Amino acid sequence: MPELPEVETMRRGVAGVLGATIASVEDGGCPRKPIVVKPGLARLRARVAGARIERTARAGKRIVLWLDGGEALVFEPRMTGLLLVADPPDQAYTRLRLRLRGGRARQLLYWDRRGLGRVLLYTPRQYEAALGPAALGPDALEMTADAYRRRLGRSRRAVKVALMDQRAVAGIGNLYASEILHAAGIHPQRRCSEIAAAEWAALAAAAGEVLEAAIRYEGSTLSDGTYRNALNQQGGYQNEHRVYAKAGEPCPRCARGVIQRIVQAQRSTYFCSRCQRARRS
DNA sequence: CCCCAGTCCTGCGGGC
DNA sequence: TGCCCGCAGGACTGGG
Repeated sequence: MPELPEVETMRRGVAGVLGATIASVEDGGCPRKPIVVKPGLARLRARVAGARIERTARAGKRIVLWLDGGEALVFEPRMTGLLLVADPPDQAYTRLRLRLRGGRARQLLYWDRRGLGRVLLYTPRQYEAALGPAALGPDALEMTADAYRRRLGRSRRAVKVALMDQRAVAGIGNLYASEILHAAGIHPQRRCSEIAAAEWAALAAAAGEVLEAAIRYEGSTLSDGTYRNALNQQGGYQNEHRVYAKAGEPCPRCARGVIQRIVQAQRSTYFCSRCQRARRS
């Protein structure tokens, strides 16, 4: 669920860690099965204790803390992970706690209810292999119409599935893929190779508008209430969704279509069959 | 190259 | 009321 807007909101929300020194790394106390921590909690602790956080970044759906030793501490929230500087929604799922000194923030928590997320410490070389340009496409906020056409235009895959391919473009997940295609007026099952240049332009514009609006609203907190910003506050973009999880409702774009739900690559896709046509007319 | 099913995990809501 | 089952979907893997 955390996609580009939610992860970017988390990154901005933890700006108080900048310049801080990591005083300690502790297990969060979650009694469940431990999350994946590489290269293991003990080694990670030994390598980051005393390091200074010089820069925060976002790599697609991951948050990166660049340390003064050149290493990258990467948080990968996957489905239910959160990065918090405030107290968590439920203390029971705090997986990792960093105590900080010398910055504005005094702690940084990694919280994860389902525990599918991971925390990784990379050397620059490891970072390049895992999150460099060969592994991760350009950020969705940087993509132009030409970039979409060049990177996706020869593929025969369905455009919605291709949009979620992080090697093609980084940051778009299931929820925003449906919202972007609806805003662009493109049917999710269209093959990339059959999409015209003007439609790639519409897609690029729609992606920028949807993702930037979602960032302004600080992301989408769905009905399960899991997603929170770094201060444990809900996002607001769920109230702006046009199609996601709205099967059977009238289309807010054309007012006459009805939102459909289909499954693509084992994930729910929502679209309006009237204003997102299966073939260009 | 692409597709599909399965895996990791927990909580929730629908159906009976 | 309570139980079971399916669903949620990010990243990855193995088989075709």
